[in-house]
Amino acid sequence: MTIVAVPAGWPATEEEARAVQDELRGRVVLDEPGPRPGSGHVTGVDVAYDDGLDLVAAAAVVLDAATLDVVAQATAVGRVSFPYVPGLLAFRELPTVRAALDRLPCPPGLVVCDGYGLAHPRRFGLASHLGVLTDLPTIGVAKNPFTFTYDDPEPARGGCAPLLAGAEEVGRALRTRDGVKPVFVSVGHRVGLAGAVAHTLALTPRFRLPETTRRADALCRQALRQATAALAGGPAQGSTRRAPAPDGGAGVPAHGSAS
DNA sequence: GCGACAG
DNA sequence: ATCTTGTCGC
Repeated sequence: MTIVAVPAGWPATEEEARAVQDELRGRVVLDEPGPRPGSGHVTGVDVAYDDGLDLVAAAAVVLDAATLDVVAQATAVGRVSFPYVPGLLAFRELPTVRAALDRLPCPPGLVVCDGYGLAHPRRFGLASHLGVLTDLPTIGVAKNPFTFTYDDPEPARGGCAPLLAGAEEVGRALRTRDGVKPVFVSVGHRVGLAGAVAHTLALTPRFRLPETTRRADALCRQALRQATAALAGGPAQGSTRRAPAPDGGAGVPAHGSAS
């Protein structure tokens, strides 16, 4: 198992990281409507951490946007590249997430991130950051309102209300299931807010969180378990090499896995 | 000045 | 994010 290296020149301090955000945010594209919901690919990305071993595992899971069937998936394991600081999440997750995306055998289409895009103190959350680095269309779907405010949406699925930074709408609080706490949707890159909301609803036929996020969450946790096990018992003799794993924990699921 | 704060 | 038992419900 290879461990993703932190890129050369990656910010080491909060000041440097904020400067990078201020420099890159001008490259965010906000005037494209984005992919049509229900067509092409939709890819979920997520990460899981092992603080003790300083590891982060990332997963990218590609779904068919029409059927929500898994089309492909990939994982990557890296060193944690930045401490957790609210507003600087991207610097902690992006190198490993990008590695997982690079390992996909097909184009990701729209990328759905676990967190924020424009809804960010400097309007450059991890979904926007990932979008600028890859030029892929991205959105952010977060579980918490962060520092933003909102009025409670109507209780039925589809109910939504502006997510506000003062008087500025930076996203939407969107009810994805009847009577459950809303999720917080914001634009990342090359997608409009209406499209981001429509995609989120298309991805939540059964649960509060998008299928993309749920699949990526399950896969990155599995990859982390595998990585911690390998680091604990595997390399005790240096570079013990075993027979190639059936799939290395990544790749396309078995043929005919569709229901 | 102090607290809150995506994951 | 992550630590964690039982518990309620489909």
